Amino acid sequence: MKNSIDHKSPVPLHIQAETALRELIASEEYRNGKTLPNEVEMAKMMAISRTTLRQAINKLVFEGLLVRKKRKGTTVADNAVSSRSNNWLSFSQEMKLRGITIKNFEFHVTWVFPDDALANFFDISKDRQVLKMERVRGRPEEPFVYFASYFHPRIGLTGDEDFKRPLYELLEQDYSVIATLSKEEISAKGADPFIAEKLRIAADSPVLLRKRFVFDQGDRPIEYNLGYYKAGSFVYTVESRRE
Amino acid sequence: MKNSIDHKSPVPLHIQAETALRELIASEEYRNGKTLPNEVEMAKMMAISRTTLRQAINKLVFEGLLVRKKRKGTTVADNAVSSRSNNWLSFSQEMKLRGITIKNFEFHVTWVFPDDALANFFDISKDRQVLKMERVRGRPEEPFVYFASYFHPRIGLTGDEDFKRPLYELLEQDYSVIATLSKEEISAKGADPFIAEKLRIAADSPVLLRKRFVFDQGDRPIEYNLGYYKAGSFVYTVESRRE
DNA sequence: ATAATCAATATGTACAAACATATTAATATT
DNA sequence: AATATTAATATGTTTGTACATATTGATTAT
Repeated sequence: MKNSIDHKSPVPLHIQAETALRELIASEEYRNGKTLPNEVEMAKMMAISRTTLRQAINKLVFEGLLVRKKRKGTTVADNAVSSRSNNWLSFSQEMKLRGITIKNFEFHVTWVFPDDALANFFDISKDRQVLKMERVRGRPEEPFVYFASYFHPRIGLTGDEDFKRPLYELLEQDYSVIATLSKEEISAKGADPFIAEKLRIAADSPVLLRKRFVFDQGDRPIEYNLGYYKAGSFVYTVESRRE
Repeated sequence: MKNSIDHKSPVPLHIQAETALRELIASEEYRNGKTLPNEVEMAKMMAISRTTLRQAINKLVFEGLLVRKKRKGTTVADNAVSSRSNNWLSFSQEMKLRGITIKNFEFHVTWVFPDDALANFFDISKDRQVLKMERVRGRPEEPFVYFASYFHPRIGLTGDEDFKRPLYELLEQDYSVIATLSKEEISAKGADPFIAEKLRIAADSPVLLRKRFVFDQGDRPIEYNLGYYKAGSFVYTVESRRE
């Protein structure tokens, strides 16, 4: 990385520093526990003040990507992929943040009739078809999550949309649907044969099941999402404070 | 709030400022959209530098509690009291709510040396002993959760306390320790032989692992809690709202 | 009256300079 | 050899200062 900072650029130095750090984080060596250069040195390398550098580091520490230790230095957090409850990062963003490149394969879109639970959640009759989207993500030889999403017919999705775009961007820009509320249920269970096959694991292996009920501004249901994560590949983090 | 900052206190000024701001945020007027005093003024009021004040504000902005606007000023975010619905119910309360009656059996208290992770979290050296409390809950013939709790030596627990009382009540009333912040990590994994035996299930059966890091008002670590739930016996629910 | 200009005001960015503190590692002391 | 002291080194805290930038509101020119 050395001197990736451009003092003439209109983008703020601490933002540039942040970006540079994100690249470092993505790199193999630093993700394996190697402590990054100390602040004074780094600041010198980047030719910015320590205060400015610290501004960048702080942000990443807050995001949980970096960990500081008194005399030891700063290192990349070793957590697996985690999700912060409060921020609304999309899946792809979350991953990019950590420098993990993942592919979307086994992408599949169909129309299906809802079961009781889904019809109930969407508040529609069981003969109304809904769009179902299935995805397997990870590296093809080592997938780590299987998603099944169902979208409320009210939205008007046809199934021909460009699903390579971030989902919530698509909904917001093309359909004026803004996801604002999400209720999640997280539990553990054994993989049934179907899921086991999708994730390339043995049946009954432990998986984390994450159900998401997504609502728009008017608290109307818009999406029902099931995510089956291979054990160990996903840690759900929640922070709560009482007054 | 005016001058709630004590320059002689050992607690850092920006932390004190943060606390003061949290109080402001909690107050009725500011939650109704009133913009708080501008930075220069506030800094003067608190008798700290603007930089230090900004450190505090930044944290709260990161947390999504405050919103800054260029010429307008800083205001409390609409969703401010957001993470409230997050359960600060104690375990027993939670269960009573669900109409489940459970027993506490295999209750066990010991002193142990912390491993790296624990020593690190508690910020103590590895030769400091900590109090460990183990519990199995459920019906004896069908347990559904195994807990292991570790308490920070700073609290002063002796191990002879009446642990039949609700834990947080005991800490609050007898030790003036008030749990305010909790960070949880939820993941799925296969039960190792020890856990499998405790829960009366086969090894490698799926369990939900819930790690809780509990902090007091000053963000000091007070408890580390591991809960292994038999698959299907526990569903973790989270609600989050944006904007 | 409307549009363009300018000033005021808030946050945003950036630096340099100290001193504090915790922890490890080296050294000296018992 | 075990313990206490000290030094080195990293992050942590805090201030003072300066200029940049975006936006609102008032002023001025069309």
